[in-house]
Amino acid sequence: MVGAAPHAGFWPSAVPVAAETPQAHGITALDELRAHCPNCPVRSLCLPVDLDEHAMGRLDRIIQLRTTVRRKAKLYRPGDRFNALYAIRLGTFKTTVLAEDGCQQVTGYHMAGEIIGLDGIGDERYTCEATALEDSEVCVLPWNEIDRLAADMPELRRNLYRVISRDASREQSMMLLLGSRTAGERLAIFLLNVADRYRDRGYSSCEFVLRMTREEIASYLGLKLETVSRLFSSLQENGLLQVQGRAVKLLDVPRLRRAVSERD
Amino acid sequence: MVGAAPHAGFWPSAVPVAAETPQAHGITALDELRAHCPNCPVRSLCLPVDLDEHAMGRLDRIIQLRTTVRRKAKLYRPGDRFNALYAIRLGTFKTTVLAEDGCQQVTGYHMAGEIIGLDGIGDERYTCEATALEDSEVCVLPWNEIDRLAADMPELRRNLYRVISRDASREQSMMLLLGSRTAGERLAIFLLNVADRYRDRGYSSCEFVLRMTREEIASYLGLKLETVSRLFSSLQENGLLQVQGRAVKLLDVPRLRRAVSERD
DNA sequence: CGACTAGTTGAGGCCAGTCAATGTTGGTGG
DNA sequence: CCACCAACATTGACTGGCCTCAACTAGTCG
Repeated sequence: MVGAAPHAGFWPSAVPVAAETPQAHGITALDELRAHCPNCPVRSLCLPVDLDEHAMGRLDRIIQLRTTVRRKAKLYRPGDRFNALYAIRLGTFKTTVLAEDGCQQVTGYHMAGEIIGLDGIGDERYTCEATALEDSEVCVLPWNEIDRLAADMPELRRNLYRVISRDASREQSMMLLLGSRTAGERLAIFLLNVADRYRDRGYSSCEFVLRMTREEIASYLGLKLETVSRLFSSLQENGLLQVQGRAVKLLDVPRLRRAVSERD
Repeated sequence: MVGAAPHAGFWPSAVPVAAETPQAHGITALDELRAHCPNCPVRSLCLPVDLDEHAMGRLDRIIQLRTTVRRKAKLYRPGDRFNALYAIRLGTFKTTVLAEDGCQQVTGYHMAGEIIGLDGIGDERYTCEATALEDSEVCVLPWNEIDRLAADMPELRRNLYRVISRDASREQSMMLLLGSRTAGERLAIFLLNVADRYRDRGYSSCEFVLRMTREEIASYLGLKLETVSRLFSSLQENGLLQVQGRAVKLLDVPRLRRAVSERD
């Protein structure tokens, strides 16, 4: 039941949305031979964290599908039936919602090792849209199997809770940001946050390439793109960082941190 | 094990924080005789929703404690060990976090039938502070028992997921609000939201008493209290509502809705 | 090449914040 | 009961940060 033709069960969900191409949202299915949890580079950031060998094996076995998602392709859209979480193996995603006035607002910036799709859990439908910002790879975690597995694996359950609530607390700090910070503080906090996440993944924490346009960053931070552009320029003038399009090099992290915390 | 002295297991958590009085944060324990899920007025909004008789009985049995929380008393504080969720039976709570600059920001306004304490799930510690805005009553849902029960009750699990993710999506729409709405729109949306929730609870949806001060409302909406005050006055001048301190009467809901949606 | 997308920079206006004075409400104690 | 006080709320005048509109540059792709 799990062994043969495993892709059929949960994958079609995405297909009906794709109007023109047979491949939903530009996603390409891969053979399942390669990547597995035990040797995954972002294992320590993902669902398997702290699971013992046996538990990780059980989890790994229900992940039948690892797929690539090309830049600009959508992993899921609002209204799509929820039947899987996605673990980002490689690459970057943004999540967006569209306000009733029709314009998309960016609600999240997600890097390798993070789980997305959590917004679908509540109503069995996704509420966000997840779009790859570069060519990426995700593991598909079929929800009903995850849920079944979680029923008799307390450790997995705990990890699930943690993932879900980490997501919630991220949104909460975002609320704080949007509610009480100036434009400059918002950008600084964003950059420091991204830097930290690169560090967690073993990359340089002060030199990286942002995968979002100025407009997307602005939307994420509740600003306008011109403001973000100006801020980058002014931070550069002040010697806090060096910026070349989307490539950013933080030159003075301590001063950036102070710029964030020392007011009031 | 569950029958005798059931309060001892999870309750002390709140006590150590109370510096002076033996009663933590001003909370008074009640006898457990009265209220039970099956006859709870907010059952249909709470965890038991859609559970059959047997399931509700099992859930009800682990709720050993219903307590009153007096106005201004805190149900939990950031850093308190997480070991229970709280279902609001009666009354209103706000949740706040304190930004590193020391000032509290209101992150939630919670009414009867809602579950609070979810922010503690992830790290086994609460991250918010929950304060009663009027004398209130809550049911204490000991987390490890809830979790154990959820393990073999798929329906309860689904309800839990729903509650958690409803919380997350509330925060997400809050992000949207803070990121892209004018002050007037924010207040209108807030009022309409509160009105809807009163309706859900069987109360008048256009005449109610807000339990927050202008300052708390402002903090919640990412504004300043003077702005909120001015907005109330101007909405009143325009005949959209009538306001007397915290008592609000919505006079023209359709126009309020239009004020929110018709821009852009 | 032209068309398009992404980014930068400038000038001006407005919304909401800031500072400050005054009014209102509710609780407490004489 | 009233006087008093503190907390809450309202209103005004002013300011400044961010948005708006607009022009211009740089890079990419057909």
